[in-house]
Amino acid sequence: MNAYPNISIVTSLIADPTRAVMLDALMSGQMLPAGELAYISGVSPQTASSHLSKLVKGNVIAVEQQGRHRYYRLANKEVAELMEMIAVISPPVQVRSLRQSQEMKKVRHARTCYDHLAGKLGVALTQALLHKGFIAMVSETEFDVTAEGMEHFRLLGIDLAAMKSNRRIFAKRCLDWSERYHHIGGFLGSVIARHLFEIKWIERIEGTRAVRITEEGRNRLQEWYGIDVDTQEGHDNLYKNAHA
Amino acid sequence: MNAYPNISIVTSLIADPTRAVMLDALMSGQMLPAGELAYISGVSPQTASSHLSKLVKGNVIAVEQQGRHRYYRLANKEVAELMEMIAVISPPVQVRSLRQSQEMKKVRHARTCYDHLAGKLGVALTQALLHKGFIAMVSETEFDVTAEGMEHFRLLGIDLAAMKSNRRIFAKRCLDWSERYHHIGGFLGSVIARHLFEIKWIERIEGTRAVRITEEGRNRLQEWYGIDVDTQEGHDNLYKNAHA
DNA sequence: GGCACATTTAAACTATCATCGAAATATGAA
DNA sequence: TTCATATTTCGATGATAGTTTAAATGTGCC
Repeated sequence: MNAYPNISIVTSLIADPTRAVMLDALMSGQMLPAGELAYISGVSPQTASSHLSKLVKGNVIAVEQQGRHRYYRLANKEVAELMEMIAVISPPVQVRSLRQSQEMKKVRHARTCYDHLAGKLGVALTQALLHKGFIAMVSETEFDVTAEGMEHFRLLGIDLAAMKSNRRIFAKRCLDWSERYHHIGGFLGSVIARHLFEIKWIERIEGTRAVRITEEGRNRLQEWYGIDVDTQEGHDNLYKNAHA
Repeated sequence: MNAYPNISIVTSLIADPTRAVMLDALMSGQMLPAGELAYISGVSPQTASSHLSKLVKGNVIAVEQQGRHRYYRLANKEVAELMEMIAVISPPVQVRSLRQSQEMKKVRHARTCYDHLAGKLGVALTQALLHKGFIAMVSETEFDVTAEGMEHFRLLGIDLAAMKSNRRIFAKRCLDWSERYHHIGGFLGSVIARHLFEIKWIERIEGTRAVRITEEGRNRLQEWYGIDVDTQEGHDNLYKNAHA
């Protein structure tokens, strides 16, 4: 009857709430051991193991063994893109506890989206780069780095010219599910995020996709981009200038 | 624990095999009544009704009542894009019957993907347009219509200049799950598909996403693009020139 | 080797959900 | 109004799949 690929296999794997939490955690781009994934998703190690083996068999995640630990990660970039896409058309979670509400705020504030930045920070940074003319909207799906932008990123410590000598810099416009604006994805997004971790403007918050903006990062974001960051992650009204 | 949107709601809706078949049928872009969707998915009207109400509540599909019929369609373009994306990373269905195998071949041969063409036909047409220089690959995610292309489409009866007087023609590169090549999506893809139905080069096969290439279409595709189509839908080795 | 830790496998329990029969509602036709 | 068709609602059934307890495997450390 059905000539379509086995959609049900992949979707039913993602559909389970416990597995969704696990995949969410892996969306940070990190590799996590089975035990930690069990803790994060709030199930026993046995249950987690059962879920993980199903996800591996379904090619949604991949394993790498290191000693007695088994580290899990998303199988490929397509899975991450799929997760983000689903998030865009999904209803928000209903908040049940204060703890959860704070968790939520942190994630909406700043997070990684597989290998690039998202949340208020990701969007604000994108808006600032656009406003200052360092990147430009070239189409419905892409940004482009301008000549000034190339110079700007060089000053920041990212030598794009050296990285992709001939090929064009690829900067995808990635729709942000929490902000409903676009942020920078693709190659450029990945490079920026990695660099900001390196120069310690941001750092990971353990066990989630949320990232914390350091004191250094807060000062530099104000200085370079005029972005007002309240370092308290739970705060709502950030980036007053950025959206102007 | 989880600050992510309710991914599980939408995915579990798509995950059910029966609902997946229904959504697949709606991917043709047509509106279908509940009874027909029940027939296509091979369940009783009661069961179908139950599924459809869930899909509506979950904002995956929408209803429009006309007399005693209730016509269902996909809720929006995002859902169609999501379905295609899932198809790309999903394993192919295992063929159980000759009937299913033929169905499969038809769909792989030529089908609509929400509002544009896909399958061997969609890919071959795209390749031909590229080869003749009517469209160009401008980035990892987009095609662009060349000056010659504008003239070509005008001759074919599609006056792109009149449609989008100032704005750029948007042609997304859409990855084809059956061919593993890109075909033309976005605005251009939609316009082309609609026009080919209008001038009767192609016509719908009832109850599926598959489309049939008419005798007229076969001749014209050969004449305009050098595409060799065997009108027998089940045939495998088509488009000898197109992939050259 | 012996012990601790990380993870998986097996078996039993339980709950959710798709499915169908029966009956109800609603629309159109005669 | 009466009948036929299209669809939905209700109630009962049955299968699938997540969960847990218990036991097994595998890896590092002393």
